[in-house]
Amino acid sequence: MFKKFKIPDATIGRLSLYSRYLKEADEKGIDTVSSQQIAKATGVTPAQVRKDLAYFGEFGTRGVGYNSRELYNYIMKILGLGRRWPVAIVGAGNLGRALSQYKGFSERGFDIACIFDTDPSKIGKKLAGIEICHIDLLGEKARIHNIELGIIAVPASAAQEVADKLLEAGIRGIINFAPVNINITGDNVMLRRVDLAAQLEYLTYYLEDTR
Amino acid sequence: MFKKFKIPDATIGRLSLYSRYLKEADEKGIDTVSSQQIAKATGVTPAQVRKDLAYFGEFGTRGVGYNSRELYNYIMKILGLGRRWPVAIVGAGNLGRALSQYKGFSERGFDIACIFDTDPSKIGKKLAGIEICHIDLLGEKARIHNIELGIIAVPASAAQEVADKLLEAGIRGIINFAPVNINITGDNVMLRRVDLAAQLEYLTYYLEDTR
DNA sequence: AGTGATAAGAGAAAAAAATCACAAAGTTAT
DNA sequence: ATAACTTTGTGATTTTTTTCTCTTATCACT
Repeated sequence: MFKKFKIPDATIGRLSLYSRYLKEADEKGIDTVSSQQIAKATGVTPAQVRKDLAYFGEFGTRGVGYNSRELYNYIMKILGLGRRWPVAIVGAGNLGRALSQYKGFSERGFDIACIFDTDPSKIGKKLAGIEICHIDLLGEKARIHNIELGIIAVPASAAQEVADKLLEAGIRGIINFAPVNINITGDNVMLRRVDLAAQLEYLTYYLEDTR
Repeated sequence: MFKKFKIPDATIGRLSLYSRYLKEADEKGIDTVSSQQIAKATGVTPAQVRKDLAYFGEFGTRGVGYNSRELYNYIMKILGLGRRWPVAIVGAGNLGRALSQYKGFSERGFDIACIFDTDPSKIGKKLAGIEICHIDLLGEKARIHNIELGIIAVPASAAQEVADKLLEAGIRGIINFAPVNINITGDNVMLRRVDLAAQLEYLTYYLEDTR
């Protein structure tokens, strides 16, 4: 269908934002939107919106714009959100627990199926209906729940080890919240690092000597 | 000193990662590292490491490499981490509470000074020693604690309003965790959006039809 | 001192991404 | 029907970022 050629990483992120605006527009009863409107709402340029969409096809009508609901559906399909995805979280610390309860995931089609940890005092407990299991059960649970996505929310020192276990369990997409680089051997596995502290550091870099 | 010309955004993120490796190396007693070693540990190319550093000066010795501790200190200074930064979190929901307790911030010099919310049932309570205050106290608390950084951890529908209040309180750097674009008027304020669900969507985009 | 090995720094080249500018296609009003 | 207007889609251009290549500096060994 698509995805034959290389798409800028940033495009994917913007599509996500466009889709949220489109959903809102559709719910408000606005059934046609222009690239200009999308651009304004999402903080990019109209040309950028059109270019992003052009990677995947022609969704608009010249002189008119885009149908909100239709374009929303297209984008969701492009992003692979035509279905729900079960997710495993490894690490039942503050971050892991918060992520497991974060409403924003569910809204976008992600269901936290299970949380894993090694701490005996945590195992067996439930968090908003989600079971905390021992990491040794990862493979089994992944199979049962058909989990293909994993979130690493453990300290940096344990991140690589956890990643290896996720791969072993057949997980194909990993978000790493530990502030460390992870090496994955083997193709067709996607890895993304999200460094929360580094986000603040972008700010301090610019703020440092602005005053 | 530096920051006279435009630096790639990605460079800042990589510097953060380099610095973590350098700290580790220094603590292990490795006092000289090469761009090659940094590159291997952080998953980039050696040329990239050197180019990133070259934006800010000459920190290495040809034929030798870089002094771990020295380079670490330089990078921390560049990132504005030569001191600690008090941070305000707005939103005492799951995400806000988790972020307020997240160890990773403190390790990098960020102190959560106060959490703000509007829900009367939350106000007055403490979370790991951090007070939850009414949003109306934002200006006052920001002044007292010298807060220049703010984190938005409220639903998308409230994000813009919160951002306006942060600006009014004199906050100069904002991380927005709500999945919506925020408009800020006025210069010399930095804004970054971090969309957690979108991170998973990068994965599903690629995974969608890989199998 | 001389030689070989190592590694930073920097200019040039290449690649990637964003922006521009305009033709094509549609709508509305006359 | 035609004209004026709107808005998409796209090739060309520009800008930004990464990679390559080569020069220069330092160290270790003889």
